[in-house]
Amino acid sequence: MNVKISLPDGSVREYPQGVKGIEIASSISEGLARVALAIEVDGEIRDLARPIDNDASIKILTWNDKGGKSTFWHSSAHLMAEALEALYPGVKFGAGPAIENGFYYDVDLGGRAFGEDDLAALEAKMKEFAKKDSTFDRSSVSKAEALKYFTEKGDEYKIELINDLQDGTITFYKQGNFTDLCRGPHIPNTGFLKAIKLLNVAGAYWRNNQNNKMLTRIYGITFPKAKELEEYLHLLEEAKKRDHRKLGKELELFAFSERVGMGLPLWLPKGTLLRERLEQFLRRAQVKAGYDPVVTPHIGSKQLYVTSGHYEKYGKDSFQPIRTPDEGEEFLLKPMNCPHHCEIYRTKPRSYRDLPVRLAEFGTVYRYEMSGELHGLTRVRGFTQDDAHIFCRPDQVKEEFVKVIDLVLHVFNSLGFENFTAQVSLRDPENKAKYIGDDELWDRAEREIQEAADERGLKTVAVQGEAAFYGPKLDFMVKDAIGRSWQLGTIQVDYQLPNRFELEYVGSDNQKHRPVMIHRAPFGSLERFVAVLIEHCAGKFPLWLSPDQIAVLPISERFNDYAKIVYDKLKEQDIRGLLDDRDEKIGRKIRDAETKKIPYMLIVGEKEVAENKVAIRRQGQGDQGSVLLEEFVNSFKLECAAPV
RNA sequence: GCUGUUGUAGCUCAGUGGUAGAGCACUUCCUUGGUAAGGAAGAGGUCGAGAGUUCAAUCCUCUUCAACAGCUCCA
Repeated sequence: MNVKISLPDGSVREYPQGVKGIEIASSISEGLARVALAIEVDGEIRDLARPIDNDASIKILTWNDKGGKSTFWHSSAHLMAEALEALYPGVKFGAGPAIENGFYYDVDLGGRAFGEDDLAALEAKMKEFAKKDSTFDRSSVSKAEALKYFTEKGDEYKIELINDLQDGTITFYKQGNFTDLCRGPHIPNTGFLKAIKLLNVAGAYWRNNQNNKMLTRIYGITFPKAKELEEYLHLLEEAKKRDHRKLGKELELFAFSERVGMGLPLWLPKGTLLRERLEQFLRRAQVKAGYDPVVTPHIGSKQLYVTSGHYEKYGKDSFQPIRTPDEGEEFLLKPMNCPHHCEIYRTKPRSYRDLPVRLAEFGTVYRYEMSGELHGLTRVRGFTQDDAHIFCRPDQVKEEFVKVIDLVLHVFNSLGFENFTAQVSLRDPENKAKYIGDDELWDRAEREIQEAADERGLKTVAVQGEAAFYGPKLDFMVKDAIGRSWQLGTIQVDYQLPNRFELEYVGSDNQKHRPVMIHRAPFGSLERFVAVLIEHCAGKFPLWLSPDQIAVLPISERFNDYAKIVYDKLKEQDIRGLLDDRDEKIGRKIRDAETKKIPYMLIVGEKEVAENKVAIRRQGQGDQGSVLLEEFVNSFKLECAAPV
């Protein structure tokens, strides 16, 4: 009996029934067999050693395949577990999956301390075991056998996992002296794991539940070649240099002060310049798009948030109300701008002809975030949203939504964010109690969002459980330097708040109708957006945003007067920058300006004074030659225009 | 909030049970230099905060605050 095996190139080969993946690989080429890690059989990744009994289309997976990498890392987690068991007898194991970059294993060390220092010893043990070329052997076990094994071993975590599994589907994998409950698949043997690096240790709740015991999570990464590991570690170092917290300090953009309070950023003059340029850019775009700017206070009566539903949902986990001394009135720091905007909508009767009403505000809001959540400018307790609320008729929802998508895309394109993910954030169908409003409106809102995204050809990823409590969202996710994903732009359809605030408009039928709200913020928050922007451009901002656009550098003090004239002329033209008239050599001044990532350096000495010129040096690009000052101003002006 | 790590000069970091050090930055002087660090001198710290052990604590213990990594959370 033969089976027909289709290969990725479309060819079909016949093999005896029960042929193993590794045998197929060998039959294709010895080279492939040497680097083969796993095999994809009809879309399912399997061990190379598993027999194939039926016709199938297959793909041999190597390090270059995503599935190959994840198999490699998953096997690495098993290797680490083997080493852990050798070093820490009686250790209990939680889960140990492959992740985007590497793997981890959650373990219960029984109260033994495990710090960064212990990583080195564990890593050494792993390397020792890896060299044994132990094979990963798969075996099917009955539920009873599985339970017996782990009961004898005393690993309650695995027992819990097994209890959730169906009898007949349970498999063990064994390499060396280590046996683990595992669905697989695995690479052929531990010898493939040549370059091993354990990265860090952290706590993680068992089954991701805050109420469960906290286990020790050990992160690591492995590669088939030492050189690849080196490159990866180098990449990590480079990424650290782009960290907005580091650059924010170095470039004097923002700071934090313990005395002011954690998570409360202080915007320094240069950072403020940057931020204001961004605001101005969006303000102009929004005027064009028919938004009306409004301003509302930083606090609001508690009653406002009781009405909106925010108090019930977040009241306990918010900054607590501020009380007036005499009357005992309660006010909340505003965590959202929408309730205020609803009240603006209510200031006068609205006709269907007035809609959509688009109210925009750079509104600063304050949210209590748990201390462990705070992170540079990406997660703070006080931040400014580029918020707006669109009040429209139900028949306008999709059109308005699409317009907002266009605005968000315009913002992203203008700032060079190309690698974003459009995430449709839906509610958690398992836990509808977390949300307000009835199913029909939710379904409708979710449908409208998807349709609007499709209309603009956005490739979307739907994620359940990520919706706001009042409605689904379309979130624009961007990764930071270290690969962490952050939500920037967001667009949300909301049928609930108009109900709660009893918003109305008079329709063409002279009857009262309820408008629909769209919440939207293209940047999301200025703080987070600036953080991600810093990391994207590594602190080298586009000219129109750069806090310092030019540095005028006289060759020596003899030319300070001319340099001052040049500097003043540039200032007259609203060109931002500095004059470095320190008593330093030109090399030094250049180095300092380069370090500060100032886009243009204008060097002036004897020749420039004589000809009324400036010598141009571009940051990171070196000497660009000399031009007349007027010429420079003209070309600069063209280049520094903000996108529209 | 939880687990772990860290906290020494403006920044980056050494260091020790006997009240502190480097480099850069800063100030002054010398130098007037043509595309990424010229030279010298000087100033600068309650060693995160509080309590305890000790003859003596920056160092050991406890508490607390903050930062970092991850988890959980995120209107």
